Amino acid sequence: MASKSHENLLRQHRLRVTAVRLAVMEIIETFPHSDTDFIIRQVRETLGSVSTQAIYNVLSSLCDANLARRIEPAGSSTLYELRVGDNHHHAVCRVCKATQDIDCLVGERPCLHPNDAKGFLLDEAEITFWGICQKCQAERAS
Amino acid sequence: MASKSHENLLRQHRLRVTAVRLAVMEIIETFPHSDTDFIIRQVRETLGSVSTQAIYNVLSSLCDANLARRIEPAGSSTLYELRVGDNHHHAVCRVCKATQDIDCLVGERPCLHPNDAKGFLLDEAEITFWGICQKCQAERAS
DNA sequence: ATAAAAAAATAGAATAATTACATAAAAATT
DNA sequence: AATTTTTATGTAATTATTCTATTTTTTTAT
Repeated sequence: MASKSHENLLRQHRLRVTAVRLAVMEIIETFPHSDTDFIIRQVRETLGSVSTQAIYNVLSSLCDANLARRIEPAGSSTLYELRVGDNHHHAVCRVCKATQDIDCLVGERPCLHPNDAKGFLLDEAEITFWGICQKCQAERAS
Repeated sequence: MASKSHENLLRQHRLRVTAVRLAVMEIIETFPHSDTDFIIRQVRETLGSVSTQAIYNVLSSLCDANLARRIEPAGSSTLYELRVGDNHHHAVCRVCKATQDIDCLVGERPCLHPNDAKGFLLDEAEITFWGICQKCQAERAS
């Protein structure tokens, strides 16, 4: 049962196990790349009335504990996913903003090294692939 | 004189030549990766009172005309640069958010191809390198 | 150079996403 | 079961951005 492992994950990271946290984790796992607005609506569908602030707090603490990951593609609001600890990337549709995981060819970070890093000590190469998703290609064709 | 070539660029793109546009271009050229707030303050220092809306409009029309480029690294507000038409990337400091251009090893887009594009028709691989800039490394060392 | 047309700037309000903070409630610890 | 600590609530504030009607400026045509 997912909520059991979520509970364990929370305890392992010294985070208290609360209904809002479990609900948020469940939602992000089921709908990866959800935005805050969607998460809020889903949590309320599950638990009834929950404050906006509580959900923002949960999202922050999950990200701080590295249990969730925040992605912010240009032009979208913040998205969240539970897949952490591997180095993967994303493809975003220019038309409908649909977001897909793209596996990293290298795996570990930083998976890319520039010629000249301009003095930066780099730890990550975040890649956003931009294009048109399958569905929007099809719609465009017809 | 830079403003002369900016004027030409505007005309070539059928955009009217206005004081606000020239000022914004000048600022973005001088201070690449400026955010909106900085641009607004600088424009006003040059021209006196200018409406916020006018500056937002200029930034949009410059980007629409492909005379400027918008970048939105996670956690920063929107940044603007005049360097367009080449495929380059950025490094962002995790501490101070300083942003640097990073030349693309390939040059043309999309400079990277994933193993499995998940059905996307890709046209760009946007890369944000994350790390610590030289200045912040030095400060951390002491 | 001037008038007409078209585009841009102003002013003021509205919206969206997120954060702040004081108090109440719930979870973990003793 | 009582205490401590953390989380949730409710309300307000903030930040970045967009909307819209009106005025001004730029360009085009005379």
